[in-house]
Amino acid sequence: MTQARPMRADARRNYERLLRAAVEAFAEHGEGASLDDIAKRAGVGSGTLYRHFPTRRALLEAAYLDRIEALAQRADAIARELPPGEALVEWLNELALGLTRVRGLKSLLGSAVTDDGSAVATACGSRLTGAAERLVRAAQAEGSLRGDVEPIEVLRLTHGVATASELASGAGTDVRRYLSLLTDGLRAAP
Amino acid sequence: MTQARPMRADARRNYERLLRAAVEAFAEHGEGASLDDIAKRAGVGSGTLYRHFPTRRALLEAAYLDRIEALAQRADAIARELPPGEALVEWLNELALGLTRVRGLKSLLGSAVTDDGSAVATACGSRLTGAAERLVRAAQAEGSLRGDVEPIEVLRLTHGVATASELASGAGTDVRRYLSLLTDGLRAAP
DNA sequence: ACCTGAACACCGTTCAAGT
DNA sequence: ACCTGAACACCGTTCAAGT
Repeated sequence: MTQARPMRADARRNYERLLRAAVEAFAEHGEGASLDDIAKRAGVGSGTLYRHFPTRRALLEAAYLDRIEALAQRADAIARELPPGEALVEWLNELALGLTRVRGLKSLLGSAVTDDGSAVATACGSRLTGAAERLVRAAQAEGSLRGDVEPIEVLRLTHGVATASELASGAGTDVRRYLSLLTDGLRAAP
Repeated sequence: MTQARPMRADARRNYERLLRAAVEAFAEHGEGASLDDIAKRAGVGSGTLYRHFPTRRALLEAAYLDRIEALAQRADAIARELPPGEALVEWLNELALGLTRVRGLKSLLGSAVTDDGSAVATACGSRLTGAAERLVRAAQAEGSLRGDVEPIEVLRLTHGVATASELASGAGTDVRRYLSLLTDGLRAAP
């Protein structure tokens, strides 16, 4: 997965500058931030950006890798602290909050749980679906979650809940409330 | 609300040409369709498009007005046929299906139920919120819907459900299923 | 091997000139 | 009063030239 040969020193430096600039720009302007502006912030030519990150999504994914990783690890931590049903709900809450707070993160999850033709199994996508898989299966085994929902569906619905609460002004307060409606529905028998 | 003086004949003709071209273009390319292309299709200068529709949203709204109207009327028709709780669920199903099938319609509803600073009460927005208002209140009076949800919240959540099911390949089949999870949650006591 | 930045194509928006 | 289309600003993407 990692490149065979290490990067040349200047390439590595540009790569990291681009990543830092991207994190800043995405935070300021959302996932639509100007790529040209990101290259300028990083002090590199626009061609260099394309060399390292051939698509916007590749850059977005690289910029948010650590956040995704942290969310996945939270799943495991929570699973050790709470019984399965509560663990799932708690993790979904943290996930949904993250999706509304960190601009661009929601669209990243979106493309990770899409199954259109492309269906590029992104690194961050498989990390999150893996985490969801464990929590969902455990809750189903315990009987606190209906058995006919797939982990990826739970992620899609959480994405939807985050979208819905973004439409309200105080997105932070509504997300818990909207998510509880979803989890109430998920608990019910099919 | 309607203009004081009637439009000049050529203006009226251009207006309608633009509208037809917009319906076509939005259907083909989604809400992001090129405005310049729409003007070209209609055979008018780009400035004329801006004269009639100062923003993309204005054009989008005008293009979908009849669809919105039809959805609102369906709400009343269903309300006469079914008991309140079932009527709400049935209408939300038709709404969600419309949101996934008609490209651009979802974003239109989205801006109608957003309460950010702008909060322009669009014509189509108030039409849909009015319809939702009646169905929601009736279901709550009957006791088949929890009393602490607002009509606009139900619309936001339906928007979210449509978003979630768009992430699945066969959006049409998933939307009923995802919506039923939501309505299960909405039935539960608070 | 990698970087730079000019060049190209495309889009939204404005506005002077025309009828 | 309304229309046209050139002009401008901006953005993504490619690629020849440079180190």
